[in-house]
Amino acid sequence: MHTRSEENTLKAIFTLGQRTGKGASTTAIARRLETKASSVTDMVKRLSDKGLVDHRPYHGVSLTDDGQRVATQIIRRHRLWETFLVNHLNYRWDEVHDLAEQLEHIRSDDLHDRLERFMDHPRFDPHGDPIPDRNGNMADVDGALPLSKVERNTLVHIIRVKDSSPEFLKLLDGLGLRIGTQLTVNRRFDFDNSVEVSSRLRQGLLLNEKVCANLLVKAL
Amino acid sequence: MHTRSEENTLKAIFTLGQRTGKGASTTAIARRLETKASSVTDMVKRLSDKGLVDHRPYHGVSLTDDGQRVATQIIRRHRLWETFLVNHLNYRWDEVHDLAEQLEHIRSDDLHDRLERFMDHPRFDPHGDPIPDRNGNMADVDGALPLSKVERNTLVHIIRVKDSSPEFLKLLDGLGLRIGTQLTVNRRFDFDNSVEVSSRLRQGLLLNEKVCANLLVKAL
DNA sequence: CTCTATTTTTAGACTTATCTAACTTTACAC
DNA sequence: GTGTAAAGTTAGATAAGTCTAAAAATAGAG
Repeated sequence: MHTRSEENTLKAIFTLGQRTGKGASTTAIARRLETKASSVTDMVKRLSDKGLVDHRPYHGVSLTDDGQRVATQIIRRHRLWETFLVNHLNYRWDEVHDLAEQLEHIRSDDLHDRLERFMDHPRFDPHGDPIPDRNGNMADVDGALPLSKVERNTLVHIIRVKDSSPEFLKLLDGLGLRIGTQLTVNRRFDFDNSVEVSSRLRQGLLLNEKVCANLLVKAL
Repeated sequence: MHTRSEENTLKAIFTLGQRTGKGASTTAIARRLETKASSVTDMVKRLSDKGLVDHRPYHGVSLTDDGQRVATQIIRRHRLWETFLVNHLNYRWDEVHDLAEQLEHIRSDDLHDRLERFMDHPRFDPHGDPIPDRNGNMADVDGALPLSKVERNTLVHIIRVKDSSPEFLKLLDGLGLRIGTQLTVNRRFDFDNSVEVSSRLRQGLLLNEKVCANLLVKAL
């Protein structure tokens, strides 16, 4: 079994690896875990001794197959709990992260399998992130692209948010945007890469580059 | 906020206090927490510094009002989770203790209030133990008495088990006894204080003293 | 009232997880 | 190519929580 800190570090390495496609840097992990680089070095050493990560000193950390398995399991648990909190306890999608961060460390595979079953095997969490099954496999979302890449007059719907911070999610709530919302790109402004979209609820909504980059959509 | 160890110690002191009516001894706490007396002494010192317990060295520990509040809150959480696990995730009543023991430490009052609401404010957990509400108040069970005190030919039903160990619960399952089961005492044997009862399912069931003492029943 | 077994506490050690401060390595600007 | 800023590691300290072993206090038997 692994400690909470070990699990959190593995998860951070996994997420950073997904984003960059290669090993995670010590400082990047430290920033994500809100801790110090020296603490990360220590932690990485422990994980390396356990065979969960490969560490090339000064050059980054990556997960071994074992580490990948553990990280995926924690992500599975996190997303299952987020789904439970939103769908059954009526939390908003911007409120669930910290609670799921606690619940994901409950030591029991069986509990999480039952939770999944109770919810009838959801494939995506409230942010549109795919939920790995008990073997670590998850639905891959082909045809997904950031709103910033969508051409004019294409009808799309929002399937996932890349940033799950409360700040971003509250912004989206304020704009009436959520998973499933249908959008058409009216105009694209090369000046600042902002985009004007229309949804059923609102016409002529101006979205800046950062917002567009974090909204994953799919053609309808 | 309190650590997991602190919360567990408070809970142990609470339960022992309920049973004996006075302060808990160091060894009793240690036995319950499966730890050493010296560790308990350390822990008690920390709790005393926080104002959660009164400690008269060599003479036992009792909870302050603050300590009582915290202990009751943890028990509330424990019983809510046990109820959830049995009623919604289809666990058996002998399987849920250890999981609830983990879940009860999730830091959020709101989560537990919502869980309670989701389950429509259950008043008793799967073992018949009353669930404290958010203010620490719980249903008191008047008219409850151990089966060992019931007179001949009285119709009663099981409302609570005093021992929630998997061993005892599995024994009850084997005898077809559970919360709600209706029983009549046919005969009482002074020799060993055993009792012969009948339920709908089974006639002439012989229950020993220890079993009877741990079955709380109520007249119908 | 005193002796001794039991209970409780104290002292000192170890582990995990964290930090700061100092040192080392890397990378790139020139 | 080399020097320096940034990134990374090491060393040493601290706190929580646990343990074992030894010392101290209590209570019950006689």
